[in-house]
Amino acid sequence: MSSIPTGRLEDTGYRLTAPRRAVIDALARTDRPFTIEELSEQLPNIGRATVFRTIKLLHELDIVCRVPLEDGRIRYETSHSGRHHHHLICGECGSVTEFSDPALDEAIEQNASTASFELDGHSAELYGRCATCRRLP
Amino acid sequence: MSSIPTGRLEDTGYRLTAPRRAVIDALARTDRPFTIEELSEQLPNIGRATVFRTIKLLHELDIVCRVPLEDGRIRYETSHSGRHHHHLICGECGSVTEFSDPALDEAIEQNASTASFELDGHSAELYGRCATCRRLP
DNA sequence: ATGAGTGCAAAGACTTTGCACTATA
DNA sequence: TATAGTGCAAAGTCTTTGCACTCAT
Repeated sequence: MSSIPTGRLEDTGYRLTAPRRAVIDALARTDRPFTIEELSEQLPNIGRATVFRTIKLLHELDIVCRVPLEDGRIRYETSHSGRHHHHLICGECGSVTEFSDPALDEAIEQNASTASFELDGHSAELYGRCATCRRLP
Repeated sequence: MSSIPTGRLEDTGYRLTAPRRAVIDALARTDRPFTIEELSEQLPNIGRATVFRTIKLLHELDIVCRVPLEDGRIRYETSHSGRHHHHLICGECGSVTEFSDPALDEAIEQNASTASFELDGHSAELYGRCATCRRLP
């Protein structure tokens, strides 16, 4: 549960409207990557187009980031202020668990450096079966 | 440039038709993740639906795998026979370079293990600017 | 020959856009 | 109040499906 920097909207000259606040509140309640579909379901009073537009805006402001998961559906997630984290995605129950690991980040930076690649960001997704699903066959 | 195991199609009871062969040949010529769009452009004589159907089939047979890149467009890539590899994606020129690193895989496996997660696969994508683009500002 | 596979076009799903209306700054 | 933002519905994209025809086996 992270707080969303609503101030950043106003700072950049955008208006903090009721629909935008509603979207942001919904984001604050979610701690895993979501699809527009899922988000929109939680906001029945807000037009779908507005949800799309708001997420697009928040993405441009780096308040949310795109998370490319294996199923090909576009997902977003609130940015955790530069803190990289990765995902364990269960193919059985669909749960998405975050984790972060300095060793993993280190390995990634090492590879970028070796390739003379200037790293802006990275993503790592692990697919498989979560602990819970493995216990319930 | 990898050879595509066309035999796997026949072994599984699927027919090796001219369109499928054409798709497979096109894949063999590509060594980076591609969209259906890109693939279809190279195969003007083959119906778009067939390209979709063929890629879907090849995906099911694990001959191609889905590569989730940051722009949200679905991409595929020929599977390199279980060999995990990752991508350096240049946001400037769009180039996608593969690399593999046992240390990175090791770190990933370690995390899965810690979480009692049964790992089926993983992906790691690095975004930034490639060496070439950095030299040409 | 015979049923899997194909192409086309129509249908679906998902996302963006146009426009008149509303409400923030 | 002046203009960014909204909702709705229409228009785009991208992908899948239905169906009659074709072609590997």
